[in-house]
Formats: sequence, C-alpha cells, structure tokens
Amino acid sequence: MEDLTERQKFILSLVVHEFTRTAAPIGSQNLVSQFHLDMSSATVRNEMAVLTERGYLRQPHTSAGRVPTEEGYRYFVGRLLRETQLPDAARRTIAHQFYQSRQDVSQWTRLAASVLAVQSRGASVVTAPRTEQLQVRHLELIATRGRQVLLILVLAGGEVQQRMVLLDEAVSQEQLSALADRLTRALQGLDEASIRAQLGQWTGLEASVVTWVLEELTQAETMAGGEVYMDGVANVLAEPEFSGSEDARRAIELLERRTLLRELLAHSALAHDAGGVQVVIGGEGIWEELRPFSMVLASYGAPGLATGTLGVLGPMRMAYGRTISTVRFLSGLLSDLVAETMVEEIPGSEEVNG
Amino acid sequence: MEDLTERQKFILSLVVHEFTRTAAPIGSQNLVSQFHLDMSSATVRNEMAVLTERGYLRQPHTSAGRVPTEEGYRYFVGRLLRETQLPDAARRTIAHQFYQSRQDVSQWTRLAASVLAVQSRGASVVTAPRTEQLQVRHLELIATRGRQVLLILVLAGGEVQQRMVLLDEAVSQEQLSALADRLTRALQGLDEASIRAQLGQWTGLEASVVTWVLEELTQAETMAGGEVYMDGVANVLAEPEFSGSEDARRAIELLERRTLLRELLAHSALAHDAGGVQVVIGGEGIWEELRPFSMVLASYGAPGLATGTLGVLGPMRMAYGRTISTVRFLSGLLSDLVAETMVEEIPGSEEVNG
DNA sequence: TTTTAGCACTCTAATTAAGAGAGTGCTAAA
DNA sequence: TTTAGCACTCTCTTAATTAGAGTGCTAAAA
Repeated sequence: MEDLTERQKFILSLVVHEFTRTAAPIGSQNLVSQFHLDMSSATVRNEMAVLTERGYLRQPHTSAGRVPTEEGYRYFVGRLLRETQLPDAARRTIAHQFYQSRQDVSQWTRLAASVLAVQSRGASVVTAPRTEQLQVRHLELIATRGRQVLLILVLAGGEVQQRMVLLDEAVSQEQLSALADRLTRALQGLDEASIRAQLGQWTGLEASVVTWVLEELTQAETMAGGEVYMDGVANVLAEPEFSGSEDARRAIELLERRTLLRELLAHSALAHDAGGVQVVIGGEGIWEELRPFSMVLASYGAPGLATGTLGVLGPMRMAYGRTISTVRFLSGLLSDLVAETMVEEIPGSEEVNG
Repeated sequence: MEDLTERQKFILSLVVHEFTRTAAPIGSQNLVSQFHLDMSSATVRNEMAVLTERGYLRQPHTSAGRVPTEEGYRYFVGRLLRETQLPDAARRTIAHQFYQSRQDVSQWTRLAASVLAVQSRGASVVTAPRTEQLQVRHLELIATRGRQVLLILVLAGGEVQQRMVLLDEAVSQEQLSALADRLTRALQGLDEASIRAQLGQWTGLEASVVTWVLEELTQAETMAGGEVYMDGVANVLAEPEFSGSEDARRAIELLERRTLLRELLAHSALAHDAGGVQVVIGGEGIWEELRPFSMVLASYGAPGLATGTLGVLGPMRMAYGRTISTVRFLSGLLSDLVAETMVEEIPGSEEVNG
C-alpha cells in the first residue's frame, strides 16, 4: 500500500491536533475555517474519506466529523510528530527544582511525578531507581533496647534496607559493631546466591545475621521496582471523555495495582519507540483496561547501576508532543542524577585506603 | 430542646442505614415494607416530619423521600451508633497479614492503606510512623567512590535518613568509621537545637558532617508526616453520587495534596470523637471541598516514641460502623507494632554493656 | 391523645415528538 | 483535480406528556 500524500498527512495532523484540543469530532468545514486552509471543504472531505478508508480516521456515526483511530494516532506519533524539545525556560525551572532536592533520592521520584503530572496534564507514575543486581555493600547493626537490634543493609547502588531483629541474647554495641564490620568485609559485593552458597560457614549469631540479610535481599528482590510514586490522578478525571465513565475508575484501579509500568515495559517491543521513549496507544490490544488511554513511558538510570521507570497515563488524545518531550527530558535528567549521585562499582571504592 | 423519642431515633437509624445502602431518598412506605415495621406509613411520615423539622433529615424536593442531613449523620454517629468490633475472622486475617510483614515498617503503612481501603470501600490514607522529637540515635558514613560518601542517620524511633555527600578530600573507610563512631557518641540523644548550639566546637571534616546531619534533621522536620500511602482511590469513583461529578475529582486533588490528614487532625477538636477515632462529617463547615464527604481518622503509635495517622475518605453516607471499627482496630494494631518494634528511650539502650 | 386510612397535590424522572444543526457523500461543472 | 450544490442522515436539544413515588392534611378509629 502506497504511503499517504503530503496533504493527507497534513490533514491527519490537523485532525489529531484539533481533536486533542476539543475532544469533539472534527468536520471538514470546521477544519477549513479554523486553519484558513486554501482548499475547499469538499477537498478536505475527499481526503478525509481516503484517511478513513485507510483506517486512520473514523466517524462516530454517519453524519459526524472525524476522530483519529488508534492507528491514526500511531501514524501521527510515529511519522508525523516532529521531535520537539521542552522550552528552555521550562527545562531550566525543572532542573532548578531537582537541583534543590539533589541530595535525597526519594525526593527525586516524588518531584519527577509532580513535574510530569503538571506538564503532561495526565496521571504520572514514577518508580524509584534501584539496582537490578542486588549486592551487599555495607551492613550495620545498631543496639536499641535489650535484644532488639536494628539491621541496616546498604546495597550496591546506595539503596538502604532496614529491619528490626531480635537476638537470642543481648549483645553490646561494641560487639555488634565488630560483628557488622566482619560481616561487611565478608559479604561485600556478594549477591543473594553467593551468600546462600556460603551460608554453611557461619555459626551462631553470625549465621542469624546472615540469614536476616538473605531474607532482606529476597524481599528487596520480590518488591521489584521499589517505591512507586503517583501524581495527577485527578487530571485524568478532568478530561471530558472520562467524566462520569467507568473508564476512569478502571484506569485508576490499574494504576493502584502498581505493576502496570513493569508489565508495560516487559512488552515494550510492541509499543512505538520515539527515541528511547515508549508510546503505548490504546493498550495496543493487550491491555483491555487501557483501551481508551495512552501511556508514554521511559526507563531512566544507568544500566548495571540503578534504573527506574517513569510514565504518564492520559487520554488517547493526549498532547503527545509535549508529553514525549517532558518524559524524555525527565528521563535524561534522572539518568544524570543517578550517574552523578549513585554508588559505582564496589571494587574501586577503596581507591584511597588509609 | 428535648431529645428525640426512641421511635424517632429508631427511624433515623433506619433511614441512615437504608440510605447508606441505596443512595436514594427513603420514603415512608418503602421503610415500612422493607423492615416490616408494625406501624403505618402515616406514623412514619409524622415522625419523619419531626426529624425533618429538627434538622436531622431533609427532602431533596417536596415530594421525595428523606435523606439524612449532616446533623443527622452526626447524631447517628454520636448517639445511635453502638460500638461494634470487627468480626473475629477479619481481625485474625488482618493480624496475620501484618505478622507476615512485621519486620518492615514501610510495609505496614502500605498494608494498612490496602486493608483500610478494602474494608471501608473508601479511599484510605496512611502516614508512616515517625517521631515528633527528632533526635540522633546513630550515624554511619560509608565510602562509595572517591570523595562521595553515603551518610546514614538513624533517628530515635528507628527512622533512617540517608544522603549522599561530597567530601573535600577522599577519606578511607576506616577513618570514616572512626569519625562516625566519634560523632555518634557526641550527638546521640541530641535534637536539632542542641546540636546547633554546640556547632562551634567542631572543625574541619567533623564540622561538615555535623552540618549535614543538621540539614538532614531540618529536612526530616519539614517533611512532617513522612511518607504518605494511599489506596482505594478508585472506590470513591465507584460511588453513584460521584460518578461523573466534579466532587470526586476535587476530593482526589485534596488527597494528592498530602497535607489533608495533618490539617484535619489539627482541627480535630471539631470532629466527633468515637473512642479515639475522629469522624469528620461533611467537612464540618471548614473544608469546603470535603462537603459531600466524610472522613474517619485516627492517630496511632506511642506518644513520645513515634506516631502516624490513618484515615478513610468516603461519601457522607459511608458505612460508619464498619469503617470506624476498622480504623480503630488498625490503629490499635499499628500502635502495638510500633511499641513492639520501635526503638525506645536512648539512655536505656546500653543496659548490657561489654 | 395517638395512630391510621384516604386522598388531593407536588415534583421528578422517563418517554415521546419535533426541529435545529452539523456533517456527509455524491454529482456535475469548473 | 478541485469545488459548488444539494439531498440525506444522524445526533442533540427542547418541549410536552405521563407515570410514579411520596408528601401533608383531614377525619375517623383506637
């Protein structure tokens, strides 16, 4: 099948833009007067007929204007949308906000969710950065009261896990510190499997602590994705097509399940890829609950170090241009922050010794 | 003004219950046949007229059934609702779930939000437990790469703050550990003000670290309330009176602001208190956005140790009985967990020394 | 004095009918 | 290839009608 003519592409773009703005079907007349096109409405109608036949537009009913189909949006995003950058002013403002909360990783994700929600006017979801490879970097035991001890486990990548444990007998802080030091040296750089393999070499109190460390690693593993921050859920409800529909409720349920991003990325091959940013339009036939929605998502972070995901859920008629550029910008910004701030390879950490 | 007769109270209860169930105005006929009352609809009508005059019921329009007013709900919650307990089975199930994630504080709050949302069929908000008095318990410095060091600050109460800092020059892990140990001894049990008072006595690297600790304390202070977990937002949208109304969107916006619980508790004197559980009905004339909603909330934790808040947002016609008993039960459960697991007074922590 | 049957009255929500408006596809001319 | 003209289609709005639920009042019964 031959490609669309330039004029057809142009009209498709106009319909997508206008529908994004008004959420109402677009008629030929409307389009001509709105954009002062130097062709007649009949010509536009003919082109629209072609676009409809090709499956890029559809009519809600015989005598209504046109609305983009899922395929129409895909064509638009994949071939008509030119790469845009976030305005410089916006970039600077956002970067400044992040600069101010540079020290606190958990703030990033919250801030990213907030910025994303505001810029895209959709619901945003951001997962905290975390290492895929869960290795022990450091552990610490802190006496609290009697036999209760706080176990702090720092993973490669800087993630900190904490847990209260109950010893068989009371142990002084000095002894705990020495024990933690010994175990840190022994376990540093090891992942769950390696530690499990040498579990037999420990006895008594040490064995207990190592077991707890293993449990903590397992739990960190299964928690897969870590903290999830959401923002702008109310934005979705503000869209006219969702006010008072079941769709919005189901979408929010989906977001609340917290597994959505992971599932989507697992199937990411299916989505359209716009320079590292994935666009999932209308659930791509796989996620039935997402049918009236689109999602724009991207991973961020440094591979092998720590990675996370950020995404936006919005109506299918979302402003893809702005949303994609925001997601791309934030993804880059967060990647930089991860690279700057996160812990790097363990062997090199002792480069200055004594 | 003399009090309501028993029969009037009874009818008010029935109206509240029935309206909670159906969300439609309740007529006298309806009520008689529904509950096989041994009085005529005319009698019920007369009593309803009294209740309406007293301000406990109202009619959406002249020829409609009755609906409880805010005052009606207040009377119901305050004087008619008898204290109920969550069924034993439910209590056991919930306690078991918490038992399984006993070790991880951040899991509690998430789990509490989930349980609360399911049981109350509303939107739940839970803040993580935290100490009001921010005192240093322990600090740790972990070398990562070059001059980058991970500063871990454990507060009294067990809360852990982490932060990446950049030293002026590279320092070995041994030196960092010694430094952390020195500073832990010096700062242990002190709050922000005390540390700030003796800031002058530190110099060089130590002064830097102490400054970072102070910054971290300040930040922990301003974050007031710590992490906020939400669940069941979609439940609110499922209620018939909110499907397709602005109200639901505004309520969700309110929840997303994350300051709601704090504001509500600050005014808690205004709300009705049902055995430690606060019930805020229809915004109590203060929170305009909450007008069509009610909230049931409670604090939990051990005073002076660590406290948090949990609450439910639902329609004004929510099932107060079940919601209140769930909130009360969870509040108790979380309090127990905090008391069991959290760190206690610092001076006693060295009871077994060497 | 309290309760209840009877009844006229009121207001909403659902149903139907009519018409305006927007937009289309087709035909034939430019 | 484009465009003016036109009949046609379908939805959305408005108005009118009706069915139904529920009320308040009155007068009789308990």
